[in-house]
Amino acid sequence: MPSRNANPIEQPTVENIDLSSILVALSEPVRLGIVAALASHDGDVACGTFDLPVAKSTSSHHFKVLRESGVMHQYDEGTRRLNRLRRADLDARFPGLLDLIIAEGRQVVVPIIGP
Amino acid sequence: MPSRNANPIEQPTVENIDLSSILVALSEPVRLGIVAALASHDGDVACGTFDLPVAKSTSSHHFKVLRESGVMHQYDEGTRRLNRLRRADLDARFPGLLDLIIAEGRQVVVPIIGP
DNA sequence: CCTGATGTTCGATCAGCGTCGAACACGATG
DNA sequence: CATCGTGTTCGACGCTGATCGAACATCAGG
Repeated sequence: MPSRNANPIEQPTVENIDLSSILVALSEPVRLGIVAALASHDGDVACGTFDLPVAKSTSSHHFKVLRESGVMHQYDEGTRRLNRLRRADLDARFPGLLDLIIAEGRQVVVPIIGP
Repeated sequence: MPSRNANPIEQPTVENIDLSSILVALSEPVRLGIVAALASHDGDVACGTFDLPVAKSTSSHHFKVLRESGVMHQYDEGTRRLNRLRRADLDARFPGLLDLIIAEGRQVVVPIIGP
């Protein structure tokens, strides 16, 4: 549940994104797959739309790590939580990194169900 | 001890370097520091020359991970084992990645003792 | 040949992280 | 108001990885 008032969605500002956190976040196969899938998809994608090989709670954990490391931005829309890659921010901070991830991360197939 | 005949120094060929292994290798603070220190130093550096905050055996483990992931090349010289960044290989495989690591990894201060 | 320097290897330990199910929270829908 | 769909949170569990000390291997030098 996108808890509105309860737990605010926290994410680092652009200048506060640090590489170590990014590396830790992306060194996990599931998370790398999420990023690659999200990158090769137009528009924002809800958490549940990813076909991940883990339980819901685990999935939620991974999204949290990705958000807090600054890889993606999350916002609530009704009952769903949408994800958006922080392309501009990442490119500004670490030029070329995202492209490498995307290019290589496609090997990890993470289907996205529906639109 | 650089065991010559016993345990051959194994490392991936250029085309066999994969990003996931690199990310895993560099997501560890000590290893990230080693790479940064090695990068900002001219010439090859022996393992013991790094002033690391861990035991010898742990250090040896980290160097092994770095070598097997394809980040660095190792070779024996007398009783010492020298390390060299695989700059060309990494740049060919993942353009820009190493530069990002170096630039950001300097925050992790890892002194190099002596020449 | 003995000694010191340099690393590796081998267990063992310990903390952290990925994992899960169950319970909960919130919005949408009827 | 009741129900369903979507995520989060909370303990608990297990496994992997970082860590260490001790023992060993190799080379260099006296």
